[in-house]
Formats: sequence, structure tokens, C-alpha cells
Amino acid sequence: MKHSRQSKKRNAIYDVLSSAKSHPTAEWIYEQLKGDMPDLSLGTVYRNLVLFKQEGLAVGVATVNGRERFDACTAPHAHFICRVCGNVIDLEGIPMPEFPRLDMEIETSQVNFHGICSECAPGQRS
Amino acid sequence: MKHSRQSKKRNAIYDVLSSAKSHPTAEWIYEQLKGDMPDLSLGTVYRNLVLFKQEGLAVGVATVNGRERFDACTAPHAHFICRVCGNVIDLEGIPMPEFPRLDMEIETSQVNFHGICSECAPGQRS
DNA sequence: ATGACTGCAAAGACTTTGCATCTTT
DNA sequence: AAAGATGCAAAGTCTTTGCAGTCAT
Repeated sequence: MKHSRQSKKRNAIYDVLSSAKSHPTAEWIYEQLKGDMPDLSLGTVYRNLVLFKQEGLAVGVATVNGRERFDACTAPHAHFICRVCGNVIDLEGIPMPEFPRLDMEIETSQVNFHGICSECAPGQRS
Repeated sequence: MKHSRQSKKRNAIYDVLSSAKSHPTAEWIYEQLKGDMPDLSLGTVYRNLVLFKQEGLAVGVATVNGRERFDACTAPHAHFICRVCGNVIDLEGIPMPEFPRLDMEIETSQVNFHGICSECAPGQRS
């Protein structure tokens, strides 16, 4: 089993992810960093996101319009996903279901509500 | 607004989807029908799945390894998703959370447990 | 030094779409 | 006939990967 190292890029990617409240895509993380690190490549962002998931530093909370959305907050919590703008919003105070006793080995749980956010709701934006 | 018609292919696609217990991918549905309908095209399956979702006849329950998984059972219910084989399994008797009162308009909810199914458990990987 | 990390670009995988033709209404 | 549905293949997106060079330990 290989041991992962520190690197400037890796740390920067994690910092952007963990300080984002947007449950970003790989591309979004890349865009945030590109200014400071012109030689960063999108492939590196993807590779590190895979690594973070393997190491338990991040999770994929949903796939919205074909793009995976990541979260460095791995504590299980519910999300709201707007089907119009695609925003993924943390919901506080929603109790997560207990893990039922099953033949399967449950590792994580996911609770997502889908709908239209207040910005996108009809009649809200004059 | 356009009115959708009946067609042999459309009905067949829906029949396969609604009688499947596997929460199939578009490709899987296509494979099931290809024998009987050699001229069916994968694009048609995709187009109809989009339509079914718009009409509320189907939902996408999850995206597993980059492939969307569909379900004609639109009543909200929980799923278990195996991270090894990718199978999506209906869970009975898991209470779905109530829709919280939010600024957002909630339309549907989704509860997914992730882990390793009993078939894949012996040969775990990390 | 060794093995991990990265940029770059190509390849892969899944899904959507344009256009001509066939079907349904 | 009009409007929708389909086949086919090309195009579009998102993601992964091979390789050679670079960096961390």
C-alpha cells in the first residue's frame, strides 16, 4: 500500500475544497486555483479528489447534471439540491436515519432533498 | 407544450424499466431490448428516459460510477448502493424523512446508504 | 535514490444532438 | 398532412490515464 505525500498542489486543492461552501465540482476547484497556480492541471485536481475520497478526507455528496459534487465535511448531513441552478445547500438540523441492520455493510448514508431553491422559484425574481 | 405519443419502442422501454428490479442504466435497458428490436438505438433509450423523468414516470435514483440509475417506482424509498459491484438495492421499511420547512421548494427526497453488499463483502478491497 | 506527484494531451465513458426518415395522430 | 419519434453517427461533457519530467522523503 502506497503512502501519500504532501505537496503544494495537493494541500491547495484540499484547502479550496474544505473552505468552499458550494460543494464544488473538480472544475470549480481548478478555476479557483488557476490564478495562483497557472501550471495546475485539471487532471491533478481529479487525481487528488479520488485520493481524498479514498483517504476519507472528502466525499462525493451528489452528481448534479453529470458533475460530481464534493464535500470535505464528511460528517453525514442532509443536502438540498436545486434542479434549476444546480446549487447544493447544506441543511442543518435534519436528523440522519440510523443505519438499519442489513446483510450489507453500510459505511455512509446520504440524504438529499431535490426541488427549486428560493432564487430560482417562479415569481421570486422580478 | 408538446404532446407525447405512444410508440412501440417507448412502451417497450418503459416496460423493461418498470419490471426491472435492478435500477438499471440506459445501456442495460438497451441490451434487454436489443434482441427483440435489433433496430433500437441507444439514443432512443436516453431520449425516452429524459421524457419519463419529465413526465414523472421515472426518477434517477443515483449515479453510480458515472452511470445514472433509473427507477420507475417513483414513490420515495431508501436504497443501498454497493461500492464494489455497483448494485442498487431497494430497502423496505426505512422511514423517509419528512420534508423540512425551508425557503426552498422541496419536490422529492432521496435516502441512500453506501457500503459493501453481502456478495462483495468477502473480498473487500480498499 | 526511490517512489510519488504533476502537466500535458490523448483516450475513455457516458450522454446528447442534428438530420433525414419513418410513425402516430 | 402535421408533429412527434427514431436510427445513425457525430459531437459534447466529464473524467481517467500514459508518459516523461519533477518533487518529496
